Amino acid sequence: MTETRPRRGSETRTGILDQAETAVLEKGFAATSIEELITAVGITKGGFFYHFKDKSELAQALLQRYIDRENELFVDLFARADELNEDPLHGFLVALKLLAEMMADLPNAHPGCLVASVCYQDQLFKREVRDLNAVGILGWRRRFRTRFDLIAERYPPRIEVDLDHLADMLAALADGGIILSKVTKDKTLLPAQFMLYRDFVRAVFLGTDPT
Amino acid sequence: MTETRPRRGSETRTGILDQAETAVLEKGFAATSIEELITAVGITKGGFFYHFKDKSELAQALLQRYIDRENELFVDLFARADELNEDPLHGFLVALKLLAEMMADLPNAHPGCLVASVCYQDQLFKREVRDLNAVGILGWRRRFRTRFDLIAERYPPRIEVDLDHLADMLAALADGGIILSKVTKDKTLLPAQFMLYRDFVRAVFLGTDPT
DNA sequence: TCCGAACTGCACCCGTGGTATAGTTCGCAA
DNA sequence: TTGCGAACTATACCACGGGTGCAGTTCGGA
Repeated sequence: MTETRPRRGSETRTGILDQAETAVLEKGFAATSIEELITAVGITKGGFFYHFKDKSELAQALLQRYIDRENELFVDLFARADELNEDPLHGFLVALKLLAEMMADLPNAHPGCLVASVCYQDQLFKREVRDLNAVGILGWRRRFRTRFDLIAERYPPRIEVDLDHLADMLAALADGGIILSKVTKDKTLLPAQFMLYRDFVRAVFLGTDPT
Repeated sequence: MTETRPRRGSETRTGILDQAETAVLEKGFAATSIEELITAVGITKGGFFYHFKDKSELAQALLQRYIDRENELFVDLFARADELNEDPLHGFLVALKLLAEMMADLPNAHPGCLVASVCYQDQLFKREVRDLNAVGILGWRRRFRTRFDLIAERYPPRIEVDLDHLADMLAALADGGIILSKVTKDKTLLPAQFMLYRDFVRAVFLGTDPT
């Protein structure tokens, strides 16, 4: 086993990333100093630059990790939901409910979206990082779009909507809802938006006629 | 006419604000240097600090101006829409369409939302600024909520939804849609979300039965 | 003529990102 | 047991730029 590069699992490295993530979500990337990170983690400057040749490399690693984690979370979520219900529509509705519940204890559960944070400081980053961000968003779309295709086969839409747009809507509501929650300090706001979206999806595929 | 304080309409002041707004939306507040602002506007450092005693005062003025403008825009929008249609629901639907059209040429029309930008760097600002931000959001809610109350009187909702949440949804979609648009560089995304929201509102108050 | 609004010009300090380099600890493999 | 390389520490240094303060200047209007 040749193990040349610094092991990605190094405790120090993840420690830096953890610290950086919370700091960036609070103050933004530019205002997050390397100094503050290393004192928090308990290392020296040399140690930092051993793991990241650049502040920009830190940004990239941060965003990559965030996107990967989010991915995992959704794969897991849908797996659980589909276990409970094999119908594609009702499985999705269950997943939305689970999602709303997970987000109930903001900001502990979700202190902010790094994608949004990067978006509002994108000129700080190289194209590489910005592209990574776009990939993250398009991943959401693809994931939900394929699900909607499945659903639409069984439940012909009662409202004529573009399914890509419907997929994007969930991402938009998530990002927007997080912002509203943070600004108003109202934890219930984000889950409420997910449940509203759920109502919409139900109306699209099942209509509003009496059950 | 006693004209003591620096005239708020001073060209220099608004010039600084204009420059700062675009810069902040691109790079964030911390990364926006005073130096870059004054060279762009063509003044010296002293000139800047004549208008703003502090960088933080600049932030406050920036956000205040942004919220005021947005307010004006919506008052105007609803006035126009209600001229075209006196029914509260259909007036609202018209307003949403107008809004979608206005946002069609992103990012020229709307390079970003300052409220969202501040949200993701809130630890940089004093409570005063953060509170200002919350007021901005709650303003949206109140505006749309009262409208929905009006609509609901005439059109009993076909889907049981909390009208405050329905009001918040528009703000969330706006902020979220802007983020998606910026990240994916797809101008059509934001207007599409507004139109989707419109479909939802219609379904809530009119149902999905054949027209 | 003179006052104050709206600046200019300049000097200052310190935090920060980044570089360099020499030395230290420690676990693992031969 | 040795030794090598990963993962650091310790220190020193630099250039830049952000934030601040203040004294002086321009200029239009009462």
